[in-house]
Amino acid sequence: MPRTDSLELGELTDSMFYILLALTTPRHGYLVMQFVEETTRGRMQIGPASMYTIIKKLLKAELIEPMDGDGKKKNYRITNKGRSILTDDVKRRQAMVEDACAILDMEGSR
Amino acid sequence: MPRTDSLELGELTDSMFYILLALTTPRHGYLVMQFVEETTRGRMQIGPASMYTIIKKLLKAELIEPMDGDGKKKNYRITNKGRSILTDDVKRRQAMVEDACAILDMEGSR
DNA sequence: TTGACATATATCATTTAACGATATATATTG
DNA sequence: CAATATATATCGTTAAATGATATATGTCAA
Repeated sequence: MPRTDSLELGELTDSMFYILLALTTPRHGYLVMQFVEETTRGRMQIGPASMYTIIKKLLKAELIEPMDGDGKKKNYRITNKGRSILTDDVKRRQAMVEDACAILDMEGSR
Repeated sequence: MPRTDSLELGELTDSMFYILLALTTPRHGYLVMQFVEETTRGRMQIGPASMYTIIKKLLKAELIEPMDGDGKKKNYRITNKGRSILTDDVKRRQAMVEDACAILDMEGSR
C-alpha cells in the first residue's frame, strides 16, 4: 500500500471500508470489531491494533467524528465527508468487479 | 498490507487483481501496464517498479507462468491456480459491494 | 544524424498499512 | 473468586506499493 496515502487519493483500504460501514450507525470500537466479523460472516476480522490505528486515522481525516461517550466507551459516527468517500469507494469497487466480469466469463455482478 | 502475506490468505491486492486480469491473455510487462491504465480508464495505473515487483511475486506463487519470450520481451500468462484465485477474489469483492449496498441505501450491484 | 519519445525491463530505498503481541481495566457470571 | 467478555491502547515488525533512477532498444521526424 503505500508510498502514497490512500486517503489522499480518496481510496479506502478494505479495513477502512468496513469500519466506515460500521459507523453509519454510531458505535464504539469494540462493537465495530464485532460488526465486521458478523457482517462478513467471518471472512474478515479486525483486531484491536488495526482497529484503533485506523480509528485514529479516520478521525484525523474527519471521515468519522466522536460522539457523546457513554462512560468510558467512546462512540464514533461517520461524517458527511466520510459517507461521500464511502459511497465513491463502493462505486470504485463495483467497477473493479465489472471489469473482471467483462474479461472473465463470469456473469455480471448479480 | 501487511503483517500476513495476502497470497497466503488467498486474497489479492488491487494491483495483483488487475495484473492477473491482464494475463488472462498472454502479455509482457509493458503491455500489462498499458492494459491496466486502459481497462480502468485511468482510475488506476501501475508503474514499472510495482509491475516487476508483483510479477516476481506472482511467478513465485505460481499464479502466472513465463511463456516463449519474443526476443527480449518476456511473456507471461495466468495459470489454472491463478485463475481459480482470481475468480474467488472477484466473488470476495462482489460480497464487499453487496455488504455495503445492503447497509447504505444504494441499490444492489447492477 | 541526432534528438526526442515510446517501448521494455530492472533495482533500491522509502513510506504507508496492517497487525501480532502485549498491557490494562472493568463488568459479568458461573 | 476465578474465568471470561467487554473495552481501549501502544510498540515494534512485516508486507505492499512505488518514486526515483538506470539501462537499452526501436522509431520517427526535423
